[in-house]
Amino acid sequence: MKAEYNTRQRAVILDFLKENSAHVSARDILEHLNAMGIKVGVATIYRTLDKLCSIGLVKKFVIDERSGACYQYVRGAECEEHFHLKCVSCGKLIHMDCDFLAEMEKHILDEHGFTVSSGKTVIYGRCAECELGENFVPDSSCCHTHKH
Amino acid sequence: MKAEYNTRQRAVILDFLKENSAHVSARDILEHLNAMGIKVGVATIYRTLDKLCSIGLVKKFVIDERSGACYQYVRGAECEEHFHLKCVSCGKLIHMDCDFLAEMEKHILDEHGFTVSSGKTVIYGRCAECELGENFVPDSSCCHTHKH
DNA sequence: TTGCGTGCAAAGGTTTTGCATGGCA
DNA sequence: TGCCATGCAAAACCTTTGCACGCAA
Repeated sequence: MKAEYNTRQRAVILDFLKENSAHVSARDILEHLNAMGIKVGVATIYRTLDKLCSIGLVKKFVIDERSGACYQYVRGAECEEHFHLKCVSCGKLIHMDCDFLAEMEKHILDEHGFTVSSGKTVIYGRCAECELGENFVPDSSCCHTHKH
Repeated sequence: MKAEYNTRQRAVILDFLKENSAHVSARDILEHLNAMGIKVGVATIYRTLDKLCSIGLVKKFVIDERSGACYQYVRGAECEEHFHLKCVSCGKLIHMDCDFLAEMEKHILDEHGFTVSSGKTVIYGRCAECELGENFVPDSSCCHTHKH
């Protein structure tokens, strides 16, 4: 087990993630910190995010592969035990904490011989508000080309 | 509506996708065609895949953002309608083709107000073989379909 | 002939890596 | 004082784009 140091950069990055209930990209973090006059290298951001992910404080999402991964602060270890529903439109993260989960896992194990890792799994889709509202973002899995 | 030409490259790419029940990457296609002595540019592959996706013959997945997108030939839109089980140990990809899926989606919609994007969602965990033996052999090219 | 498709290379973006330096414990 | 973390820049990677040429209809 490697020792871990508490550094200024790490604290600053984690703070920013905590402040944001929505997901942020590595670039968002970089720009925010730069805007605050805090100098942090890109590599540090990625390396820190990697560590925060591996200890379970942060979750990584890939919503649109063109614009890179998104990261979001999560409550902690309890999030290892449920699925997460991620709205690809507004970014909202729903913690799917319910009994149905056990049923799902049982089915997948019994019928498909597959042991689900709940905390790792993210179910993508659209939340009620976005499904009804005008908040439309083309689903990248449909190969819509989106130019900037 | 733009006119569409039938070209050699397009036929070759589509053929390769049809031959493969598994997901293939743009790179897989390139290497396969090169190995067969067929010269096709990378740009053509991406442009062709884009078109095949938009007319619904091919589906695009982002399973691991590090290794890029995967493409798969689909009859109809079958891969829109099932989840994928991804073994984090050996990389095997299982297509979860069964009726339980509808039940899952219904529950998630009814109880959580969330519309699942099945084709985009990947459930992570460990397949039976890896769960029993500790054979850790990362190989993302190892895919197969599992029906019941 | 028309104009879509292709090949090539360059460019675009995100993420990783090598190496010397900085800083926590 | 050890070593981990950081910064910088270069590299790696996948993907897109510009442009001239090829080719289907």
